[in-house]
Amino acid sequence: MDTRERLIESTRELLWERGYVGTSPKAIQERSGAGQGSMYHHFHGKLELALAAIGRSAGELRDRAEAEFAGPGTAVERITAYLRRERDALKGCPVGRLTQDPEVMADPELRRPVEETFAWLTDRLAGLLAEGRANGEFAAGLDPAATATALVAVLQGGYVLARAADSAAVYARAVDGALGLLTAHVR
Amino acid sequence: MDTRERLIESTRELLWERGYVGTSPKAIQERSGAGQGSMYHHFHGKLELALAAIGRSAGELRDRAEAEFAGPGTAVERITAYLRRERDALKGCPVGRLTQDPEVMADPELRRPVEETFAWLTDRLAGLLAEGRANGEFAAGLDPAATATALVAVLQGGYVLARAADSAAVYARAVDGALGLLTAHVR
DNA sequence: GTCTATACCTGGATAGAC
DNA sequence: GTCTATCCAGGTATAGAC
Repeated sequence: MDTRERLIESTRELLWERGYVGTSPKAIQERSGAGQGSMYHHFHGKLELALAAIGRSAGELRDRAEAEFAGPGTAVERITAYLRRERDALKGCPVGRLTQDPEVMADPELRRPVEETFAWLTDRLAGLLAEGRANGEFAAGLDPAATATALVAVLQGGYVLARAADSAAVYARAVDGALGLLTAHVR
Repeated sequence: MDTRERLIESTRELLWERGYVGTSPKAIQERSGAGQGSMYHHFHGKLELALAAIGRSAGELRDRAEAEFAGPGTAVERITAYLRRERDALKGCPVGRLTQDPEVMADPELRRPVEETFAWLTDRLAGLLAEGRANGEFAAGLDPAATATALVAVLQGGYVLARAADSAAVYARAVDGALGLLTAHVR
């Protein structure tokens, strides 16, 4: 891994663990093993580094979700697979986390990938729910857009609760609860 | 409001908006109108101030929730009232927000109120769900603990999505989706 | 490309005068 | 109780040598 790459990866990790306000250029240098001059040679500063790191996290979230959504099985099966996918619940979501960062939210460039990622994810899930409803997998009364939003919220909130309780099991319980409610809609 | 009180309130607001790592003593002084010496006269430092502020936010969350839970109506009605209660979705949850703060999570004293608040809230909701199930309001297959965790997660995740989209409507949509699923369990 | 030196500001606090 | 002075570390960069 070259220096530029290590800088981006280190920034990604630090943004995940500490957010933008909690991450200093010095910490990035230490974690990546790059020197001061080296870091500022490759990037103009903390903001540009964060832009690269956030873009990468957003892309990865999307790719991993799409891998489940595009897999085999019925709509219910693919949604369940996505919700139950292994996750490091205590680390939280590298993208959702950024919504709590005042400086990320205040900067349109940093904010955009966060906004787009959740818009895409919710829409994609809503499409699957609509597909399942059309197939007769779900009851006709199911609202795809609202349900998709609730499901994504369960994941994001599950991370919050898992961290609050310091227990990955709480995340799993939130998912169980959501799937329990959802499958009441399965015909 | 006396100086001590203004200091706590200002800290509460800043922790809500910017988290612990994003809040400086200077910012607290500016917002409260208290001077340096005055702040350090009333509190030993940022940590003690945060402790007072977090305790207050946690207590308030609990009191406001209990007001809905202890109100009139069936279990379903009280749960619905709680979920639909007016909230400033874009500001997020003053307690849940702290789970994203590395320094809050690293300090047992700062962490405890966060942990206890969500444990209490989830338990309280699970009790209502169990009560409703016993009354025949919900289907016998409903799992109170998992469902309660999912409902709290929808709220916490709803804040995340609302901030990501910069739209309070997204929060409302998540709640709608959750209630839509829940009421499929209503007999 | 990477290093070291330098700069200026803020974070977080203590000391002592009033 | 509140004010001002002072302190040292760290945040965030720029400049220029190698």
